[in-house]
This record gives sequence, C-alpha cells and structure tokens, in this order.
Amino acid sequence: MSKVAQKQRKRRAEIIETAIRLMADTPFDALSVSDICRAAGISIGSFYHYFSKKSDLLVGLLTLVDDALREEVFPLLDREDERENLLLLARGFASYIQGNDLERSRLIAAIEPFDTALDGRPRPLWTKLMELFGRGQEKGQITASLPPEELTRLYLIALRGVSVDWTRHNGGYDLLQTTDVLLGLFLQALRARP
Amino acid sequence: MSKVAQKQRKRRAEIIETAIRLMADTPFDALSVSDICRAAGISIGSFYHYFSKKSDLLVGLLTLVDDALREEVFPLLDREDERENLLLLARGFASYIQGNDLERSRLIAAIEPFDTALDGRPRPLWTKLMELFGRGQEKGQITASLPPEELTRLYLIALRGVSVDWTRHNGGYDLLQTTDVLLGLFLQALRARP
Amino acid sequence: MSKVAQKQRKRRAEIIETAIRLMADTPFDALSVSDICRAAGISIGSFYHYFSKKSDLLVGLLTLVDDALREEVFPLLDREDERENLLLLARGFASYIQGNDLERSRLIAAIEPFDTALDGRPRPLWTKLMELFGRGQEKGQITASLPPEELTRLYLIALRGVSVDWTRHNGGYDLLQTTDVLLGLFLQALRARP
Amino acid sequence: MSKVAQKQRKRRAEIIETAIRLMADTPFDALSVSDICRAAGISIGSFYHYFSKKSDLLVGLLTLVDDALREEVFPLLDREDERENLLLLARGFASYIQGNDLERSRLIAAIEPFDTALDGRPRPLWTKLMELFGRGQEKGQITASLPPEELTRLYLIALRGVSVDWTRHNGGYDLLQTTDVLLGLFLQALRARP
DNA sequence: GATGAATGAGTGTTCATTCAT
DNA sequence: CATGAATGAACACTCATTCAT
Repeated sequence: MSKVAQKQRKRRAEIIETAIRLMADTPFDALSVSDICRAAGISIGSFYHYFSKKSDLLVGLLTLVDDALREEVFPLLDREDERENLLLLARGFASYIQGNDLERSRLIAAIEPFDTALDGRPRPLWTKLMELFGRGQEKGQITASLPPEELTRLYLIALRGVSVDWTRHNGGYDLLQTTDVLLGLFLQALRARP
Repeated sequence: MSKVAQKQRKRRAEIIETAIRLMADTPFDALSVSDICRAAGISIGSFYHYFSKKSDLLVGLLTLVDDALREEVFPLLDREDERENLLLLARGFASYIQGNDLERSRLIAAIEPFDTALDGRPRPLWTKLMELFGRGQEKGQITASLPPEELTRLYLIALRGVSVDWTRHNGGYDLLQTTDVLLGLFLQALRARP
Repeated sequence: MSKVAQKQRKRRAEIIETAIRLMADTPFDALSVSDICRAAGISIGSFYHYFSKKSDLLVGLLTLVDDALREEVFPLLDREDERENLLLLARGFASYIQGNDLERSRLIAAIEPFDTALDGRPRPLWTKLMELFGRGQEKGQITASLPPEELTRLYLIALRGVSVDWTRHNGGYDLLQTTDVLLGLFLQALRARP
Repeated sequence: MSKVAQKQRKRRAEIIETAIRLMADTPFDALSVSDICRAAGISIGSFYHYFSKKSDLLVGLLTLVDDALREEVFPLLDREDERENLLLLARGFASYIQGNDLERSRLIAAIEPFDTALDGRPRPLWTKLMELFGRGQEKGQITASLPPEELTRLYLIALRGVSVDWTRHNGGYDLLQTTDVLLGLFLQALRARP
C-alpha cells in the first residue's frame, strides 16, 4: 500500500473513531456531519473528501468491528468443547461492545446488523458461529435436531437481544454477565441428549 | 363515554394506525409529521389537534399494544403448566406484531421498550410475566435458581431479540415459529430439576 | 339598548378585560386567540362570534381606556390654574395605566396610540389637552410662543415616553412619580414669561 | 483583521442593513427570516450561517447604532456649555435615526432600549449623558436638585418618546426639529437658578 | 488536500380563521 | 348562541451536500 493511501486510511479511521465516540450519546441519525467534523477537528469539506455520503461512515464502522473481532477474539477460540468456544465468542462480542476503554461505543449494538452481509461478503461473526456449531454437532456436543444455520440464527438473535436491551437501558447493567447467563441457558438447552 | 369523546378516541386511533402502517417501511424518527398526515388524509393542523407533540404518537401506540395484549392474549393463559402459558404469551405478542392483516405493523418491535414503564405504570407484559414465573416456581415447574425478576428480564430480552431481528429482516420469515423455537429452548433450560 | 344588545356588550367587555389581564405578561402579537379563549373560559367559536378579527380586540381595548378617562379623570379637572389641570390629566392617565387593581394592564401603554384618531374620531385625551392648553394661553398662564396643537403634541410625546419606558422596564418603578417630575419640568418650561 | 474575517463582517453588516431597511415598514417580530433573506438576496441557510438565531440580528443592529454614535456624534461634543452638548447629542441621535439617506431605518427607535445594557456593558449613549450632566452640574450650568442618574433617565425617556412617536407617525414630520424643541424645553427647565 | 460559505428542501410546530353541528 | 374540529400557510431553524478558492 502506498504511503499516501495509508495516510488516507488512517485519516478515515480517525473520523470513524470520533463518530463512534459521539454515538455513545447520540444515535447516528441524530448526529450531524458538522457535529462529527467539529469533534474530529476537521472541516466539512474534508469529511466529504474521505466519505462520499454520511452513511458511508456506517460501513466503515462495521468493518472496524469485524476487524476487532477477527484480531482479538477469534484467536482465543481453541477449546475442545465447542460450547465453551461459543460462549467465549459471545463474551468477546459483548466485551467489545461494553468495551474496556470503549465504554462510549456501546451504541454499536443498536446499529450492528451483525449477521447480515456487508458489501456482499458475509460478516465474520456469522461465519465463525456456523463453523463452531458445525464442529460441535460433529463432535456430538450439540444437539443435531436443528441445522447449524438455524442454530446460528437463533444464537445471533439472542445475542442481539442482549445488546439492544443493554443499549436501551443505557448500559445500566453488566452486559458481560447477562450475556453469560442468557447464552449459557441457551447452550444448556442445546446439549446433545443420548 | 360521551359520543364526542368516543369520536375523539376513534380519530386518534386512526392516526396511530396510519403511523404504524408507515412504520413498516420507515422508522419513527425518519417519518415526518406531514408524511403521516398525507397518508392519513388529514391536515397537519388536525394532527396537532389530536397530538400535542409528534412523540405523543409513540405513547398512543404503546398504549394500543398494551390494550390489545390485555384484551386478546391474557384471557387465553389458563393452562395448568405455567411454561405453556409463558409460551402462549410470547406467541400472542409475536402474533400481534406479525399481525394477521397487520403485516406492515411489524416495526412496533423496534420501538417497543416493552419491559420498562409507561407514564410510571409498569407495562402489562412485564407484570404478567412476573406473575407466571412466580406461580411456575411455586408449582415446582420452573427452576428456582434465579428470581422471577431475573427470569422475566431474560425472557423479555430474548423476546425483544426475536422481534428486532425479524424487523431488521423486514419481516422476511415466520416470526411465530422462530419465537416458538427460541423461547421454547429457553423454557426447556429452565425446567426444574429434581 | 335592548337586553340582548346589553348582554352582548357585557360579554365583549369581559373578553377584552381578559385580554388586558394577559397582556400584562405577553404582548398582544404573542398572545394567541386560543390563549385568550382559554383564560376567558369561552370557546374559539364564541370569540369569533363577538369579534370578527383578532385585531378587533385592540379597538375595543382603546375604547375602554377612553371611557375610563372620560368618566373618571375629566370630572376632576376643575382647577383655576390650567397647568395644574394638565398635570392632573397626566397623572390620571398614568394612574390608570399603573392602575390600582389594574397592575396587569400596564402594557396598554405600549399599544396606545393615544393621540391619533380611532375610527376617524379624535381621541378624547387629545381633545381635552387642546382645550386645556388653549384656555391656559387665554388666561396668560402658559407661553403663547407655540400653538396649542404643538404643545399638545409635545405633551403627548413626553407622556407616551414615560409610559413606554415604564413598560420596557416592566413596571419596575413608580410611574406616577416619574410622570409628575417629567411633565412638571415640561410645564415649568412653558410658564408664560412677562 | 484577516481578509476572511473582514469579508464575514461585511456580509453580516449587509444583512443587518437589509433588515433595518425592511424594519421601516414592518416591526422586527413581524418580519420573517425568509423575508429578510429574499430582500438580501441570500438563502435561508446563509442567514443562519451568519446569525445563529433571528434575535442575533437585533444585537448586531444595536451594536451598529452604538458604533455610529461613538464615531460620528461624540467627537462633536466639545462646547463649553454642557447644555449645548446635551442638545447636540440628542440631535445626533435623532439625525442618525431619521438618517441622511437612511430614511427607512427609522424603526430603530422602536426597538432601541437605548439606556439599558447590551451584553452586560452599558450603552454608550447612557454613559455619555451621565458624563455631560455630571460636568454641567459641576460647572453650575445645570440644576443640582436632581442627581445625574435621574436627569439621564428623564432625558432618555423624553428622547425615546420623540423617537417612538415619530415612528408611530411613520416618520411623517421633522424628527430633528421636534427633538430640538422638546429637549430644548426640558433643558431650559433644568437651568440652574441662583 | 483542505476549507467553509452557500444552498434550499425539509423539519416540527403554531395559529388565525372557518363552519358544520 | 355556542362549540371545537379542521384547515393550511407560515414560521424559525437544521442539515446533507456542493464547489469555488
């Protein structure tokens, strides 16, 4: 990648980060381009130099989440019991949202259509879940009464449920713990029966 | 109720129904008052005669849902097994959203903060769930490892999860069936163990 | 006057009084017809039964002031020294505005074009001032270096000045006293010189 | 000042001038932002680029008047007799309102709360009057029976009176001459007596 | 690359006025 | 006489987007 292109990427990322920070308090639609520019210390003209439309920001934002998952969470999923891996993945996602130093980025959850495709490519969270459920069934750890697609779908629904609920309650409780309990119960119900 | 007041109520309800219809395609915030008026065949002035602020519509809308639940779903919850009642309640809610001839009103789910209070009073869905979980534990049908409040909370999170997901997929699948499977699994995990 | 017409007059007067009361806090233009109706306890329909336009209220209002002056102040102007009568008239006007139990009607001053004609007829305040200045000159009490019309005009300008100023300061000082001093100085300068 | 900032100032001033011109016929409150924009040949968006609220116009307007007084009238007040200076100041204000080629800007008078503070700072007209009355009393040219504050207040009341009256008569007479006569009489009454 | 002035359609909301009941 | 539902033009203000510099 050329130096110029790299600088371009970095600038884009900075703007996106700024937007995420602001979205902690204000939903995307209620955030004006000039708000973002003021916070990012750039001019409106510059914004439109890096993004051709306001909604381009969202695409950039989702890509950022995907990258974080791939780099920080996926490498940890090496347990023998796939149900443990599934729970770890949910926790990884929850903790990214609730996020260490990213407290403010919690609204990601509200936007995040985390199963659907982005630019045609499937989101990595979906792909990884499919993989884990598939392997879990192969290993006889997870009930085979439903296909992996269906399990993935249900799992994501529950995961989205917690995220959205947490968001609606303004991050007022421990997302990690609630995710643990709810998805734990779900996985318990999926235990393969003899 | 006087004839005049009745007419008032009816007109208000008509406007709300129109808004619900439109919200199938467009989220509330992106819906302008004049859109609603055009669709309802009334003038902007009339709108503000019935609702003092745009956001009043939301309150009206939630009240409508509450009333429907109370009148059409609650009377059916007379099974001996409280888990069956819980599932029936979830189905009732789902079917109201997916709604008979109301296909288009599905976006209710996106707004619906169905656990929190409205005007200070708790929403009836929340109250009823508390009641069913409590009785279920008394009868020994449901695990007592978590308090009814927590169970209610988790149940609503899952329920909200399905609704929101279905909404995000533009009502592209059978909400009733997915609700059945997901909440069924959840209740299965809650079965009291000897 | 028929009983019906009398009742009509009374109702009109009631509405005007209500409007005056409200105008203590809110200028006429910022006062909506429905505000007035709510305060007067009548329907909008009724308002338009008694006044064909909102601005009709103003005409009614001015007539009310004229009547009060004629009935309550003019009879007192019987001093030998016309300058005393002139001061009494100014005081009478000021005290009507500041008004005993009419504290709230102070904004009259802001509207009051008290020299110009109303419906073609000259306002009584103007007529009376002309009369007093004329007699004062005849009696040699007031300088004849300016015609009565001019003196009247200047006197009204000063009188209006105090009223408006007092209004702008939200009635924050004693209107009567300031009127006394300012118009007193004015009359002092008009003393006929040998 | 940078070229950009200068251009900004000029544009703002142009808009204010336009508003003043329109206010000859229409009081500020009855003047819509879009009227002003149409007359100024700019878009509504541009208006809000230069003024964050409609009422900002008023502040700008008053500042303009203050600046004009300070630059064009104050330097002329160098007579030995302070009463002459006082009259010159009144004439200067009147002539600014009636204004050379600014016939149309006469409504300034109606808005002008010319004694009260603007942004916390006292208006220069008030300060200058205080100074002149104070010096006049020291020199024994003006009666000491009232303090300078009171004299300033009364003088401003009379000055406002003429302005408002002239405005109400739609500039139908010579403001300069009337100011001369009225304030002249006032100053005559204030002559220090042995 | 970067800037920010300019645009104008669009927003939620108000309100004088009419008129069927 | 009295009501208040209905109207719709008007208002102050916002904001994504363009483009000359």
